[in-house]
Amino acid sequence: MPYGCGVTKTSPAPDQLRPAGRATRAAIEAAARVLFADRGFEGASVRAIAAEAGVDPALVIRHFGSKEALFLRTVDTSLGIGSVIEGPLETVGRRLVAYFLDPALPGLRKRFVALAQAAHHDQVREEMVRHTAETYVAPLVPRLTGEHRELRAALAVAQLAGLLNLLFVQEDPIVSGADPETVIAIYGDAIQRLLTPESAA
Amino acid sequence: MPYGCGVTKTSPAPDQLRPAGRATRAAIEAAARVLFADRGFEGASVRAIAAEAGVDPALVIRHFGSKEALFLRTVDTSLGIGSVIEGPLETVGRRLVAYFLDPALPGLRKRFVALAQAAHHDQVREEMVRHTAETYVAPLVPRLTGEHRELRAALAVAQLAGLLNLLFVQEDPIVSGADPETVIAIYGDAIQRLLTPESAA
DNA sequence: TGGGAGTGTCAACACCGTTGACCGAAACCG
DNA sequence: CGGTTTCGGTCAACGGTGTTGACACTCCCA
Repeated sequence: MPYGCGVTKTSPAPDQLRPAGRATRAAIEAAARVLFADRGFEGASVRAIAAEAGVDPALVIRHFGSKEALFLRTVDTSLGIGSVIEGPLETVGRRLVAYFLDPALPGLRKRFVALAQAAHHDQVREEMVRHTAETYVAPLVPRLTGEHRELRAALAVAQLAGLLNLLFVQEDPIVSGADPETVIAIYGDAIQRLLTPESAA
Repeated sequence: MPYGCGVTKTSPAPDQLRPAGRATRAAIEAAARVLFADRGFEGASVRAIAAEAGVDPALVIRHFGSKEALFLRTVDTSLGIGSVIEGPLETVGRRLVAYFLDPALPGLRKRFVALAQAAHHDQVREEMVRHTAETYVAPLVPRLTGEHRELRAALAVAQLAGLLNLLFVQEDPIVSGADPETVIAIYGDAIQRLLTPESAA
């Protein structure tokens, strides 16, 4: 086992810090937010984050315990879907797809890629499934009707993730080059049928 | 730029090798196949592969140019879906889902995870989209009817990838714990509707 | 007046992928 | 047959990674 298996001693809780500590913590978090989003999890090294924050690399680990923990505290695991999901249920499929096809969200692609990359680390993966269950699946379930509501909601989210993977990780030319309205209609309706099968034609 | 950006000098084509070279190449490939499948792309180090093959780590790079190239030559990017896709089109959705839910394929999960991990490296990613387009999408397209045939086939594959990600990478407890027949019915039919929308109820 | 706790610095560890220098043996060729 | 090129392999090293231990300094509190 290479790293991080022992109990590493982290800084105390942020609410009992001295001003100096709080400032450098904030600087490190800010630098990490920028570099993780820009270069992905593997591409942003602890040393680069420390340099960006004007700080010794060891301090990064001292304060946050590990690179993985820093990533978890830093990166916004939510992708801003919350407001989309809360909208009218009958059109949520198309609206979800349209949201991610909107080219006016340039940072979104990089954020998703960073998350997908980091998903291969245990702590990050666990946080992601927790977050997905809590903020995507859970609010959907009580609004559904019929059988297997939780399973259908989870599968709908998985289907959406499949599109994001194709778009952002694979950068598939077929879908990227296709007419956005067509993709929204076809794939959005497919997601919609998982959520509200009775409303399908 | 860290590695592999220059033109690295690789061994000559395998068909004009001396017997010794051919043997060690085979040993390295065999060791790589085992370790990549077992530990994933990042988890299997060049040094570990070399040790498993009883060979100097430098030889691995000498023969294959880079770890990424070794991965490409080694790992079977196909997941065995070919025969499933070639079956009757009217039931391909459920059969695809059923294929990946079959617990009798223990190596499949690890192979997929290794591929997903390595997908963040450029050469591997390009080979994957090429392979996907060639062996999954292409044979499907001519059998479809209606509009946007290529796009629908690509989206169906993306939807399937979404399930694999949920199952194998995220290891989501909801889907893993659900009744396989239910998942096959719900998600399989959803994929089927992308491919043959006119045959839906 | 201590003493601990928070904060920061530095060098080092063990690992990673990769490369350059060098050597022996085999193959080709005049 | 001798010479030269190529191939196969070994070794040490480079620059990079995340992380840790030893140490010094400063602040606050008993």
